[in-house]
Amino acid sequence: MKRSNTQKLKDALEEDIINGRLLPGEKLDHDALARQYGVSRTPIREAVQQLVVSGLVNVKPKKGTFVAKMSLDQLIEMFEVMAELEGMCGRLAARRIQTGELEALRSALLRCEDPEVMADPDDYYYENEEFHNCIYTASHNEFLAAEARQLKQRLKPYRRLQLQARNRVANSSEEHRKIFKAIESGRERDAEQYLKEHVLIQGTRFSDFVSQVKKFGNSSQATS
Amino acid sequence: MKRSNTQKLKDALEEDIINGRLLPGEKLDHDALARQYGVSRTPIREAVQQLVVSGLVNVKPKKGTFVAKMSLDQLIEMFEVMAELEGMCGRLAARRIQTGELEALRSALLRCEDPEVMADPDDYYYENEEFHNCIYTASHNEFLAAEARQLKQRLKPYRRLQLQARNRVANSSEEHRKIFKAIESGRERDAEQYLKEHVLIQGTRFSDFVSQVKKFGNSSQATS
DNA sequence: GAATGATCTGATGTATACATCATTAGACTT
DNA sequence: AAGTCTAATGATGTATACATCAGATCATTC
Repeated sequence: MKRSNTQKLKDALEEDIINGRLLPGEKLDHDALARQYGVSRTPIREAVQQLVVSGLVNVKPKKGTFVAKMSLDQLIEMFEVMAELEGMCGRLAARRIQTGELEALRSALLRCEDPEVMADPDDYYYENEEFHNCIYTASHNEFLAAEARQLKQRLKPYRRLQLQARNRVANSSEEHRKIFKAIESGRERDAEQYLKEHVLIQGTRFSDFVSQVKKFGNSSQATS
Repeated sequence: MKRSNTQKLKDALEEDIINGRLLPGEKLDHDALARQYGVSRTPIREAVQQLVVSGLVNVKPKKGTFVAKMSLDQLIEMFEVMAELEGMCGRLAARRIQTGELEALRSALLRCEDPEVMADPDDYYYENEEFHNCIYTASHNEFLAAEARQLKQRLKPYRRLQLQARNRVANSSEEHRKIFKAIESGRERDAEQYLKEHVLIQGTRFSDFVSQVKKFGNSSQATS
């Protein structure tokens, strides 16, 4: 598949935002980017506009375009929705999961529980994603899975901030086991509930973290 | 607020798609549109690309861009998610609604129950939207409300097809009353459940309708 | 008559020049 | 010195010309 510069730029910028190379609030200067990537303003414009639509970037008219900076309130709202979507995936998965998918999920679970994996945050992060991806697949609702993935992306720039939460890995792993058991035995409500809590705990820890940070004078404002 | 041609075009095309002036599967010819609106290809391109991102339009490389045509399966998936989001709004509204908001909701309910309104599908359609908008507001989660509205938009081109369902208005109105009572008395679970069902009934009727239509040889295919 | 390949066409992508608008900086007036 | 008008700047939006690429068409060859 041949991809245009516009698409490559969009992906590159998205990557940069998600992985924190571009921080929330940072300015995206069209001319500078054009020079940097050796293209004209046109593809830059188009890439940026697409990011605006998907919510990673926003525009202050006549001021410039900036990496979206969410207020704490907005983040909490987003986590609330994320929890619902994940819960829904779990509920559907508990109802619809097929044998092969269940085995894939079990295997992902075991990898999350591997002491070596748990010791390395990056590894755990990756395997954790795998576990959740298995659930998305097992929900047999591609649209839902896509929405969940997209929202997760939008939250990623902020989740980086709280990776180091104390005991989080061990707790998370326990939660995974409960979720797995619920799905395995087809308990839809439990699967939904455990997954919701799993996400909300992250959200809560996260907002604790942010509000702590805020006290230390980072007067970051929302950009609506 | 001064809006660019690109934005106006985006809105115009969106409108045309949502209101059925452009039908799913129809081609969007850049040059033709440029001539039609008396602008160059640039703003057309940008508007169309934004619609692609938001899912109303999709591109077949080197074939052209077309109004998104969803398969029945995709539509069912989307209704499933819509139901969940609406249910969530209801649950949160039952928990968080404030006095003024409750009165607004009551008033919207009464307008939906007005025989004159119920007699006219367009009026009912409008008041129905108002009722649901009140619930969105009362959920006090702007992000959720925005997602719900956006998904509703994406489904609109297809919902037009089933406006005429028998007794739908009367049933819908009854459902509204149940939903209202649940929210009024703070029964979160009931509000959620009733709203989910309210949406799913539409989805079900809708897919009944579509599968009927399909039998008559409209071999419309999904465009992934 | 089928396969191969050259050309044509339509769709797309990109660069660049120019137009517009708002904010800012500065000069001029009072 | 304050206020106001104006020119400069920077960000953005638009038109247009050109470049590219894939698929369709057509012709040539075997």
